[in-house]
Amino acid sequence: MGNSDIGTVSLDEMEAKIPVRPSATVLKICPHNPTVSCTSCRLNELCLPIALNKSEIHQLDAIVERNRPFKKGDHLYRQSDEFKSVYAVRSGSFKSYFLSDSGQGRVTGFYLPGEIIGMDGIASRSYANSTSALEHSSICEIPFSQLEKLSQELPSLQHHFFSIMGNEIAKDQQIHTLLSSYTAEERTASFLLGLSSRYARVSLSPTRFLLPMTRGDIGEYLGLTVETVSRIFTSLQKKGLISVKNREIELLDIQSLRDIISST
Amino acid sequence: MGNSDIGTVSLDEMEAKIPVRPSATVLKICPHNPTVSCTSCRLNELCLPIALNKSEIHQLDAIVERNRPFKKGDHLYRQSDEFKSVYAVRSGSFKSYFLSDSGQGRVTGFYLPGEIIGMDGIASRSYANSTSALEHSSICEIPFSQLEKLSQELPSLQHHFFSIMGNEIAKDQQIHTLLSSYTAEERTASFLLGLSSRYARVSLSPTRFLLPMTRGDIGEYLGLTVETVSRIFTSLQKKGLISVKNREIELLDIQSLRDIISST
DNA sequence: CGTAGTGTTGAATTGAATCAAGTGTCGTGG
DNA sequence: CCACGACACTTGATTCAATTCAACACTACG
Repeated sequence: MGNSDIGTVSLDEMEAKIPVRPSATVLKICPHNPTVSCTSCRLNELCLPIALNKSEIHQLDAIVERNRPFKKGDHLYRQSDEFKSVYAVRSGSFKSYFLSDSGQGRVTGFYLPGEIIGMDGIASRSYANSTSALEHSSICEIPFSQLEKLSQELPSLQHHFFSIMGNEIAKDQQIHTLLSSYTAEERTASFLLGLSSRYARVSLSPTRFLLPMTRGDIGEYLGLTVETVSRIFTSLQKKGLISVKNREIELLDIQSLRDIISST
Repeated sequence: MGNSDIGTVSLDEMEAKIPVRPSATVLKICPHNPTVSCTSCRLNELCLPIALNKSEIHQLDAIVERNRPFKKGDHLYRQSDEFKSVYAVRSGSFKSYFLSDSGQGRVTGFYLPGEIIGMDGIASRSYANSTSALEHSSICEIPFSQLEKLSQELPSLQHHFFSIMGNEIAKDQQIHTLLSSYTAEERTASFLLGLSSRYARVSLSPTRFLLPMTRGDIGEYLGLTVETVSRIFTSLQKKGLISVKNREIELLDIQSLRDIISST
């Protein structure tokens, strides 16, 4: 695996396995340590505190509950649990999935650090999905009734939360387009590019990263089978656009990946 | 066409073409007349004013702009226009669609009376889709900055708007599941049932209604071709589950339609 | 009345699913 | 530390649902 600056969002694992090179120190270490406040969290530029001033951040800080870390497979909540909170990913990653009556599951989303989970429960007061950790992860829990109350006092928090929800809506509509008209190869390329820019957002490499999810998870998310995802990975590798070794992905030719999509 | 209480959301057209029977008077007449205030609008139980008291509704009323009616094909806004307002459908119906660089369009949503359009622009400050009227329609425009300001003063308005956005998110995730795992027949059945309950919400018949959109629009929305949509309609009719005559749909066996979906 | 847009139906094609048979990887407990 | 078992992943052959291509009918509107 070498001493490269390969990206992973599970920072403790990263430190354990991969020597941190000087160039990687742009990432301030953010352990699962639950005592890190919003003020000192390295994600405060992406997460809820954005656009808040110091004293406002302290008010937000006061309502955030920093839970114990989640192990791989642990559930944040389950489908039809009573809605109580939204969650900000601090480290690691999560997947949301919907289980139909017949027991068949479909992944509806993946969540990386700085992203907000659970907004699907706001309207019906119960979660529409189950959400579980894909790896060792940590979370900030934000009780929604308190977030509402605080938004009443802090206009910029209200504005920002409207914005976060609007972003989720825009993102979901993009996926609608993707699922309704893209081929398997286009979906996969789009997925990899999407991950790439989300990793970049948290100062990890946009060209080399570890997939926290299985091929099966990706398939469920993109509306494809495991076999198809595997085949597309192999074929993109043969074309020299990516390099795949198990969960380790390297994007070798981002422009060509983009071209795959815009050929639609 | 007869004197039945067949549903259509275009009330002026309905009055023009179809004699209103006594049983249809549950629908208060809501013409495109732009002077109707939120207080007297028949949709105020579904739309933004829900959960507001009299004086609060008047405050909301003051910021709503009631535009002239839209003709079929008229655009509410176009992709990448500057985001300024969200819109509540008063009568008629709209479709949103995303145009890719290569000119291919995909329908991302249909909007019926009482539903809110334009929330995809909140985060990026520009609309991600174009939205046009499917028939003669009217709209209430709500300038977003004023909605934010008012939400700051009226906790129940803030709460309700969070709820509307959360609902949109939950709905979009359902469509994600639908597109990623349902067959053409399941998608179509689900679409018809969805329309049915949305018509019921505005006190129109849940079993007989006119489709405001073309087969092509439905196909783009469901990720199918026109031909497939047409074939599924024909086959559902042959099975006796629905009756189709041009844009006129009657759901004959709702339970069997539900069974199609839950067989997944 | 003509024409553009909308819808239907059939036949051929194809992209991805399914079925099947493997190999590779990881975590656990002996 | 190694062996075991459970998952995760890959690759090939076959099938099938939906698309594509094509021809035509209907409708609605200026």
